[in-house]
Amino acid sequence: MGNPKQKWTSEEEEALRAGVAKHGTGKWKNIQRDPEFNPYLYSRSNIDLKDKWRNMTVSAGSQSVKDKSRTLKARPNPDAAAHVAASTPLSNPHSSAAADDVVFDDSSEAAADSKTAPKYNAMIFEAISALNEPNGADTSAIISYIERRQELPQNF
Amino acid sequence: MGNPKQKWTSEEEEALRAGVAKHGTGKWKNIQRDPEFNPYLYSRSNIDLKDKWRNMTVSAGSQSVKDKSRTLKARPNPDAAAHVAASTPLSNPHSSAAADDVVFDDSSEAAADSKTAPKYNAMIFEAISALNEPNGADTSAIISYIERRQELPQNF
DNA sequence: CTCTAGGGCTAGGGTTCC
DNA sequence: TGGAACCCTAGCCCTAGA
Repeated sequence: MGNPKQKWTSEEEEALRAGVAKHGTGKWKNIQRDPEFNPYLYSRSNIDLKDKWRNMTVSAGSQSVKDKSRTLKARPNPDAAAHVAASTPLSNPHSSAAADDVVFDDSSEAAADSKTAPKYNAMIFEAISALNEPNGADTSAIISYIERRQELPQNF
Repeated sequence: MGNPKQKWTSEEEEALRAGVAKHGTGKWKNIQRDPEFNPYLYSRSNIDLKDKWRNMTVSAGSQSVKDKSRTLKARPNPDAAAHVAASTPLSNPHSSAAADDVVFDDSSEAAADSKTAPKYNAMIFEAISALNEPNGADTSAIISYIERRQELPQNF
C-alpha cells in the first residue's frame, strides 16, 4: 500500500508524449527503457505509461454530445439483484422446490473477499474432463477431485 | 422518477457498517456483492457506498475542535526532472522514534486475515444440489448453472 | 516468460439539491 | 451556508492473449 496515488507531472507527460512520438504507441517498455526518457519516467512502469496514455487520449477526442438533460435524468439500475437463481430463461428442471435452504456448512471462511481464484475454471474443467467418462454420473466426485487437488493452493 | 435523491435509511447504514466491519474499508464492491448485505444495498452502487462512508465518518469523527489531520503520507520523489533523485531518502539518520505511522483504520477483522476465502465450494454444492435430481446430471450443466448464477461476481 | 490491451475498482475532487 | 447524495475521472491492479 505504498501508493498514495502518484499524480503525473507535466514533465512526465511531456516525456511520455515525446516517447510515443519516437517509438510509437504501444511500445511502452521501450519508451520506459530509453535513456532519453528514463530520467523522467524511471518511477513509472510500462503499464503506468500505457494507462496514462489512455487517459490523455481520451480527453483529446471530441466532446460528444453533452445533451445531458440537467433537470431530468434517466437512471437505469433499479435493481437486478435480490433474487438470483432461476432468472434465466433456462429450463431449470424442477428446481426441486424449496432449494434455497441449502444446508451450506459454510464452515469457516467468512471473508470471501478481494482477489479470488483465477484458474478455477481450469480446475473444474480438468476435473470434469477426468471424470466425465461415465456420463458424468457422480457429481460429488468432481468436488472430491478438486478438493483432492487443493494441496498446493491454500484457499478454495 | 426513480431517484431524485435517495436518502439513506438506517437499515442501509447499518448494513454498510456491518459490511465494513466484515470486509474492511475500501472493499465496497465486495460489500455490495455480499449476499449478507446485498438485500439492503442492492439499490446502491459501490461508489454510493464509498460516498456514504465518507459522509458518515466525517461527521462521526467527533465534535472535537482540532482534528484537521489529513491522511497525508510520505511522498518520495516529488521532482521528476534531471537526474535520478537521491536514492537515499535520508529519512532518519538516527534511529529513535520509529517511523511507522500508518494512520489507516484497518478495522480489525482479526481472524480472517487470510485473503481469498472463496465460497466456490458452496456454489458448486448448490449447483449440484439443484441438479442432482435427475440422476447424474451431465457435468456441463453444473458449470452452466454456476455461470448463470454469476450475476454478481465478475470473475470465475 | 515478457509485454500489451482492456476491464474493473477505488480515492478524491466537483456538482447539484435541499 | 453547509451537508448529503451523486457524478467524473486519474491512477492502479488484474488477467487474457499475443
